[in-house]
Amino acid sequence: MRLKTEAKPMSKNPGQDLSRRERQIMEIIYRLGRASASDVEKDLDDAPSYSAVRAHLRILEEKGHLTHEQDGPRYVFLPTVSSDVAGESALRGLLRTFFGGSREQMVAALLDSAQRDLSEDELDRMAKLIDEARKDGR
Amino acid sequence: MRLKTEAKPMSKNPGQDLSRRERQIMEIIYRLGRASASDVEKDLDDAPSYSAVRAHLRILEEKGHLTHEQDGPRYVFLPTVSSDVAGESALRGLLRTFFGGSREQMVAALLDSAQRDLSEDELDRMAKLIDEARKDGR
DNA sequence: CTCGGTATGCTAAAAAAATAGCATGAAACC
DNA sequence: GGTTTCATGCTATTTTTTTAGCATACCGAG
Repeated sequence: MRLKTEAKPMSKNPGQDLSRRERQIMEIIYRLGRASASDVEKDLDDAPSYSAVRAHLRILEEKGHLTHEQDGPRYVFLPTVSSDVAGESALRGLLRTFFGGSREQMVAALLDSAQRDLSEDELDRMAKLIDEARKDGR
Repeated sequence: MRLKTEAKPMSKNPGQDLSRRERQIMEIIYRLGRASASDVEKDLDDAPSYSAVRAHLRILEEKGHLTHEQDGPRYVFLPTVSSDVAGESALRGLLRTFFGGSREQMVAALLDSAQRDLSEDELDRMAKLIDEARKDGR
């Protein structure tokens, strides 16, 4: 019996110890929130065989990145680390790699890449967020 | 003669076609801006042999992600895609994967993860950025 | 000049990742 | 009840990645 999902302890920087496909699959699952093997397969542009996808899911679970629930006849996989936490962590990575640690520069890039599709409302809400951060700070 | 750096055309999503080590090395070079083989080796936590690092650099150049300049006796490698462009692209990726496309949510996470170390000034400047984006929009 | 350090070019091998195939079982369908 | 469908468990194989080793060239110190 080796179905016990013996999750190894995870590294501080999740995603660093993932192979190419594994990362690709984790992204899909984070984006979807939860997904079965066939969900993942459908979402993959260059999907290999169904078998291959399942193998990756199994390994990701062994590595402790995923867990699964039984949903009727099939498995539905979910991340073990919440989207929030993983997102923040990933954000910190980018911050360091591309923006020299400057959150300001990062926001600038974010706004810059948006331009066309940022509504007045959305900007308002962002401004409010920053304002609140300011209050919390002091 | 096969030293010609025959860069293949790159995919829209740079980083998607990189292996684990390759990604790791690209990150280092983006962070440093430019780096020699030994710079990269020093920066790697779990560095393999110097030879291995050089091999990766060569392959990354073949794939078109890096280029090199001769700096005295050694090669110095730089990304072919500017940090700005690559950063924006990576940001868009995270946006999609973890924040459901909501830039607002992303800024929230960014501020949240900052809390302790965000200065008043930095917040001011961010607010100004948003304000300017607002003006550009209309 | 010769030696030690550091670089590159090239080649080969070990390790990990990625893929595919087949047997089996349960539910849905006709 | 038979059969089609879709799922899993397990195993085998191919391909890619990752690593290391050695010969050679250059440069500056002793």
